[in-house]
Amino acid sequence: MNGISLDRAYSDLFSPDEATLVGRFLDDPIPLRARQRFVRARETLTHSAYLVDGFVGRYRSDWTGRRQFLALQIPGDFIDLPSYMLGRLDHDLDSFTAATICRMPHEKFTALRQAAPDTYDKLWRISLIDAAIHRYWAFRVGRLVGRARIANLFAEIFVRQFSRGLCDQDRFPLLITQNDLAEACGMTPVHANRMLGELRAEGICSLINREVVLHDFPAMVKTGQFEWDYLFLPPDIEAEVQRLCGRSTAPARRSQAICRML
Amino acid sequence: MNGISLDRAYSDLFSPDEATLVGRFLDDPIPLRARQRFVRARETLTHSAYLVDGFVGRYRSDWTGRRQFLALQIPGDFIDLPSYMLGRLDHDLDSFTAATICRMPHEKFTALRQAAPDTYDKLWRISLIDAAIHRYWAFRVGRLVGRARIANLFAEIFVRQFSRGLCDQDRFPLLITQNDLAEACGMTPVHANRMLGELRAEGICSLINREVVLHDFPAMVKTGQFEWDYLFLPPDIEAEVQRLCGRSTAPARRSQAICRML
DNA sequence: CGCGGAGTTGAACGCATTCAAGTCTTGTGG
DNA sequence: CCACAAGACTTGAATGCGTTCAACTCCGCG
Repeated sequence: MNGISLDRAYSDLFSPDEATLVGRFLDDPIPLRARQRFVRARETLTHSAYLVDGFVGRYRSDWTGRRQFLALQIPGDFIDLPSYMLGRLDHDLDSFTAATICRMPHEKFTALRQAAPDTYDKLWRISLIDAAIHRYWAFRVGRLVGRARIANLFAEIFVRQFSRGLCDQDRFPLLITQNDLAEACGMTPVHANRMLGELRAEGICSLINREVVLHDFPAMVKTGQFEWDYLFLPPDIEAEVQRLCGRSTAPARRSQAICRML
Repeated sequence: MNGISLDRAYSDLFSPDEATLVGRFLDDPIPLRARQRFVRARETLTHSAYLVDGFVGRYRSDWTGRRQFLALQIPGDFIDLPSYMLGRLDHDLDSFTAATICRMPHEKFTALRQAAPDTYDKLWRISLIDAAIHRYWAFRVGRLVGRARIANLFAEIFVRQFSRGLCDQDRFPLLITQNDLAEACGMTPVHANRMLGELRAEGICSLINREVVLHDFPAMVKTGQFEWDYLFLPPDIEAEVQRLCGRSTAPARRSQAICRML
């Protein structure tokens, strides 16, 4: 769609040769309609998937049917690695918008392990970062108040997209509704709407036409108490994000060398 | 301490030979004092760790210093796999009680990969289940109300210990304070105390002397809207838990075959 | 005996929910 | 082009769950 390819999305992790190698194991792209449930919890799975384009969400529902949105996947994410080892997922995967995925049959993982164990291991690394994002999600909904949850989530989604070159530094696409946002932040749609109003009134950001415009990113980072160490960014992106945060009062930290191949 | 060893804790995953092999890569046991921070966020790490005995918690703090408790590790957990791939953690690890860990130098992972790639891969599997537990943690604090959060967390901690043979079916050790419990559930200690009172009054459970006595486990499962598919239990334990849930109204599900070696 | 940590209880406050009634957008078909 | 419907967004007012602050009890321990 927009030129996203494996080597671009994971240029910080995979060398061009590795990206080509992994790409060879992916099946042809499959288009998804908007609002399509394409992986159901507990269903036996034989393929994992790589998200080429569009936004996808992970969900778990309570017994009254109300959903908690557990993770947001953006283009370039491997969205189904757990099924390789576990054979099924414990949650549903829905597309928000029209999207494109490439599936990877589980047998091909074995082939990849054979051909390039180090490259194969990087898939483990990817799932460990996913786990860190999940933990941070629990921190966000467990510890922060309404306005901070939204600011914090926005900051994460911005940084993740920015680090892949999916957006400029002053705005980013957020292809979900306020209702989805509320389910992500563990609050009601009404309250999410009010908190968005506050963020707008405070001159921090505005959500217009499925896009968040960042009027004051440092203020967003501060309001959301956002830190990004859990994203394990490559050092150059880390420095870039640090620069964008400007006058934020985040605790000082040392950047940690990360395996970067390009 | 109480005879927990690698082969017992992971008997559903590792064969005796595999358990012996992994055990050979572990260093000698290290004792931890109660309330000791033994891994600090962002610190460079050269070892992972295996929890032999005691309870350990993962934490992340907001900028005012209030903590969110992100995960509870019980004996038999590998508590530090992410550091092998990522070189550091994004959160703190604290012991609750006196505890015992065995460290495993990162170099030995490479040796294990060399010696037994399939066994090595099971460590990836373990971290994927950890990730599922993290996602469910977000569901719990994001979607459930106070009393349900506590009942749900209790149910998880019970099932995880029960599946390792760490407790009987009518009670389980919970070596944390009400303050810790509140930090786990994203609520104040005062409120956690009141919710515990309600659970006791309803005849569901009581927390006495660092032990939860289960008066009515099916009612706990129902109140907490607990499901256990995300724990990826071996089929025999799965059936056992299903039996204990008795008259719970959990949605019906098919059990899924899981790699079991013993 | 006194100390400190853990647990318990009461009362006032406030953030977030709930329910309801609107407005604004967007896509569709006449 | 307009009419209409459906979904998304917005706003108000009442309610309630959970917080906050405070005081007090209980228990183990030196």
